[in-house]
Amino acid sequence: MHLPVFLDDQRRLRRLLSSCSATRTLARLHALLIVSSSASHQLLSSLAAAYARAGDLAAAESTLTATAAATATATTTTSSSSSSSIAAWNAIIAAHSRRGSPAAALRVFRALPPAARPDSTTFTIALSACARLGDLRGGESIKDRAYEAGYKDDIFVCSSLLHLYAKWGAMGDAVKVFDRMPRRDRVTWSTMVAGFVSAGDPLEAIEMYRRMRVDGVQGDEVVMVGVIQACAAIRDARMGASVHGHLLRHEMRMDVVTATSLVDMYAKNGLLDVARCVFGLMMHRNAVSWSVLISGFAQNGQLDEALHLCRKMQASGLQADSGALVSALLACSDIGFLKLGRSIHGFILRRFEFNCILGTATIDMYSKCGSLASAQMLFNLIGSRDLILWNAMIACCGAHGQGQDALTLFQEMNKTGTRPDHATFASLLSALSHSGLVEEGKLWFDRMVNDFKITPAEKHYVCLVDLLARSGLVEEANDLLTSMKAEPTIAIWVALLSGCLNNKKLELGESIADNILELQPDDVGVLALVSNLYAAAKKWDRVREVRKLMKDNGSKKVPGCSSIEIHGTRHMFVMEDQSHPQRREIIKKLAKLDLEMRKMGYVPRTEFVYHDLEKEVKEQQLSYHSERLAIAFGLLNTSPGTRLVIIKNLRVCGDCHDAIKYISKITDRGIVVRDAKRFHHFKDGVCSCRDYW
DNA sequence: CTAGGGTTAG
Repeated sequence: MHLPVFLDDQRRLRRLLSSCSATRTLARLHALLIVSSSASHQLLSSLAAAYARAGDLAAAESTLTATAAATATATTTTSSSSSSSIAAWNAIIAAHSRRGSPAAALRVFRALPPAARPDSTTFTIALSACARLGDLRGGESIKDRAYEAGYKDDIFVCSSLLHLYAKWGAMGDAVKVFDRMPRRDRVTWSTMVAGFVSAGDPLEAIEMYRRMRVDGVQGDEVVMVGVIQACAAIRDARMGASVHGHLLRHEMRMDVVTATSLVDMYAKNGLLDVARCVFGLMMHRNAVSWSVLISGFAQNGQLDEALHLCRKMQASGLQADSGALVSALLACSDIGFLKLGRSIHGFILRRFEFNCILGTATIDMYSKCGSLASAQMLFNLIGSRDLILWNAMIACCGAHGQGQDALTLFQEMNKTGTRPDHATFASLLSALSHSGLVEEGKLWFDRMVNDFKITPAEKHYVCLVDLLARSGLVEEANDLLTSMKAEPTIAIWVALLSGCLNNKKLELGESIADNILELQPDDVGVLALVSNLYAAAKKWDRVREVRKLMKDNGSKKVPGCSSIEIHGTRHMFVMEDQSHPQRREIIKKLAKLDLEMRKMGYVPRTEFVYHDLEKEVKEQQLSYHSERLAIAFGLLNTSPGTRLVIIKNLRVCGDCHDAIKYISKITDRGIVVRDAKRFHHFKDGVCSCRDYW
């Protein structure tokens, strides 16, 4: 057999192998080596490494396994031959990990033949595979092996160990390792910075950065991304901007990730113009960059702009990814834009698998746009449900007044083995409260504390106090407050106070109102409630006092504003707006309804009109509240039986609450009103959320 | 052949 001359030249051959990236060529060389019996251990290892680089991991592995078997039978094993084979194994393990299958990487690692002694690289890759998988226990045993093998001070091994701990919430362990490291480079420091950020401790992250500088280590853009995130988290735009300046002065790489984190930081601080500007200067943008900007606008209430950016993102040729879609859905839910939300749902169905995040966002959108049925349908279609998805669906039932359904869901969830958390109970208790299921509410509050060992937080107390106070058990609610370990907060007092107002317990109410004022609330809604209670108790001087507070607080009066979506278009109604084209018809419709309502026993609750006016004028003012205009408009422009969904910027006043119940009964329509704080669902004259203010 | 970085859901 005629063989190429170079088969004898080991050095040339190895160079050839390392430059070859085509699997077919490698296979030919492999065959030649075997046929010519010139396959040395070293050559086969280089060949395996070349297979791994070329992406044929199976070939790489079988080559090495065969080599290892041959070595085991050989009489002599030199240390140099095993060290060259570990390099090939490392190439295989690293390729698995890079390729996105860390589990396969670990499988190969665990099955390493005894002749291949893992080195620093092997342990480093294996630990980072554990970090990807979240396998803390596996990482622990790899760490032990690495330490035994003498890599206790190896900066690569320690950094990947730090990352494993930091990523999975074991910051305590990370700090321990970090403290005893003899040498730390910027990767080590950046791991700690990022770790504290994701552990929700941005101040400690910034402190780490400071210590790094004191240590004389120069940061790079990766470290700075962590610091920028920390600035975003503590809402410190000034510090964020100075980091931005630092990046520019030191000519650090402004890559997509760095720029995106800056956009996010500015957006989270409400500096949307700056965010948009940084975004505009980016050389490359990807789906995440767009998502960050979009959700920035959405979260700052600039919903139209958020939706506009979604369209621009599409137009720029970028596939909207799940992050962008979540932001868009969020914008839809905030303004109750059901039609657009539905079309995004359709888009997801065509292009995506429903994962938990998308599913939760879509369900939440349907919930906030008033479509319980769509939310339920989608929920039933999603196979794998995580905690947050369950929580969203339970909250959705509660918001729509289906307390019993929420409870059923909760029990179903328990059967699947998903453990409820504090948010689950908050949703459940609020659902029970809004449906007036008092006994169940008390029962599950107890079980939360005793069986599930969840320490009740403020929101849980708010729900329970709300539940009791709504159903007239104001004294029992009051007793609950005295049994609390911590001092009741404003929110808790408010729940109790609104119960007092509804149940005409004015004496207790007055003392609670006094308590609230001592805590110096600056929320207009809270002050309005306090003032309403004083008004009900006819304490006019205190009413004036609170009104003055409201003015002094700079809480300028925002006009009430409601919107309703009809045939896919949103229509806005402002209280004092005279310009609507159908204004006359709307007023006529309201007058007609008013007559019928009064026949059924409706009495205008003029105590909700702030100004000192004649009774008739007050009554008229009430009937011009924006939500009523929107409802009348909806009645005029939809066919009988269609549900009306109204979104309002402020709270629905108690009088409108009453009125809507009657209107729902008279017209036999389901009416959903969502205001700044909560959801009200009216059907058959029953309202799921009986707040009277 | 090796370690660190961005968003989004209740």
